[in-house]
Amino acid sequence: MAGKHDQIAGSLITDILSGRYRVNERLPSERDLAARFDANRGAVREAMKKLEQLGVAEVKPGGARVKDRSEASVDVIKHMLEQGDLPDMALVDQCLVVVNGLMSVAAEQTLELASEDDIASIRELAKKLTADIEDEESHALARFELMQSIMLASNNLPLQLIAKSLFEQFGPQVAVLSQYFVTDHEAWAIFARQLDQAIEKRDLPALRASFTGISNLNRETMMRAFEAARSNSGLEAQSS
Amino acid sequence: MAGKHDQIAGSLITDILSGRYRVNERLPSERDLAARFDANRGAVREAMKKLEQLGVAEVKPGGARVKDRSEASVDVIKHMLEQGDLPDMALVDQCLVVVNGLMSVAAEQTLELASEDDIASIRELAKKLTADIEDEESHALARFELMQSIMLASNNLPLQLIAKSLFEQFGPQVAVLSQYFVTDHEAWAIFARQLDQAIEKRDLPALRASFTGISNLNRETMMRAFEAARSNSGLEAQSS
DNA sequence: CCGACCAAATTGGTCTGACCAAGCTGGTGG
DNA sequence: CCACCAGCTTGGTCAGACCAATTTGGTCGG
Repeated sequence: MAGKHDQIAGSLITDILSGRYRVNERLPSERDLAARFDANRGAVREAMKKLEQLGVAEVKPGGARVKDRSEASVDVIKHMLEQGDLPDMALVDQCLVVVNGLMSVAAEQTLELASEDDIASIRELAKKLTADIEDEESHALARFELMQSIMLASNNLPLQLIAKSLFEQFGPQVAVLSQYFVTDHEAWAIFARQLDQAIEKRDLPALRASFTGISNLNRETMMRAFEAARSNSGLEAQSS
Repeated sequence: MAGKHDQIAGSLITDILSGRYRVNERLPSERDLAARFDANRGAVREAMKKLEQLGVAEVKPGGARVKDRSEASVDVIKHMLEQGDLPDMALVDQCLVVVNGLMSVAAEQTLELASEDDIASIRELAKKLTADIEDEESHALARFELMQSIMLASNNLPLQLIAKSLFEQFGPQVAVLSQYFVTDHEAWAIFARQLDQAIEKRDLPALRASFTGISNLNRETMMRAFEAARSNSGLEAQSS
């Protein structure tokens, strides 16, 4: 199904990320890899192009060499999370910290220079979360819409691209835990109200405080979901 | 010098970013492009691979189509800034807002879970900036080292990768303005002291306040450099 | 014994030309 | 006017070849 070059790239990325190649080590020649994967050199070449774009390897005449993690592109995170059956909890938590931080920055920007209409629409969405929502799915949707509208209103393209990119990287990986999520709607209602009032009064510290609260809420929810998933998979392992 | 596929990719990216192709428009076939650029189809293919990774085009059987800006990867920003002789000031400002926000998040994380040694070393670097530094270059280096050490101490890989990536994208573009930078050392000293004290007292609001100040300082410095560069290039244009 | 130096093997970069299967196009028949 | 099918276009892959730059290994001189 997936293109052959994608298979090759995926395999190489897995090998590199799992440390099968040391940093600065030369990885096999294109001809060699072509033989191993029973593919044409062109396909291998495209795979190498992807590794290069990902920033995990540097390919130049004489040979391709593995680069350090710190030199990689943001997109490696997706591949890092794909290692193992359960995503790395610490890494997911770090992603959460970043997106929540970006969200806060977006809100500050919005407060600073967004139109009254945008702000009114955001407050509308925030107010929705102050009400009691029984349906879990509706609540999730309301949260998403609120965050989405704040992002859009920020009018900051780099911010939007980064947040979207990061979200799309750990989002799918975290989706497998969706059954274990238990959201504290009451706590959300408190912070949503705080957020609404902070926007109304143009109160920057209060705005930040509300996002700090939301961030911790998200992180705790994620943490609990992880523990639930882990104990569950542990049970399954025992019963098998 | 640059590989042929890079030339092709660069040309296509410029065309797409400048709007010569509408969103969702099919761009020329690989064979067509190969003929236009007097290159082999393999080279064109690698260029398309780059466009795909950049998120500016989606290539699939039947033809490659232009994607919307909002679908792009973070790395497009570099190419956006490369359009025109002077970088887009608004975009650079947005980048500054984001990196400063990320820096603040990093500092919060550092405060939360970094070792005493790391924190002591950061405070050391902050104290350097409270002293009077005449040499402009030394001051810039001190600022860089402070930011760098905060980033490292945050122990947050996604955060580090994003900040590094973003910095490397707009950094080179603003480097051409370096001659126009005038840094307010005294203002920096104030915020550096505030930062140091905030770290000492583990005072989160004060920490954020100091970064807000630093952020505004950076933005204003950049703004002034832009205006200086613009008026200067305007004079040159007149005299030519 | 060691370092400088040179030639051969290796490697990435590019090219030509070809085949296949999945989309796209246009014409045809209902 | 619409549904449908054939033919054409397009991306995906493959094979084999040449060039230039790098790497490598051996040789020679100190």
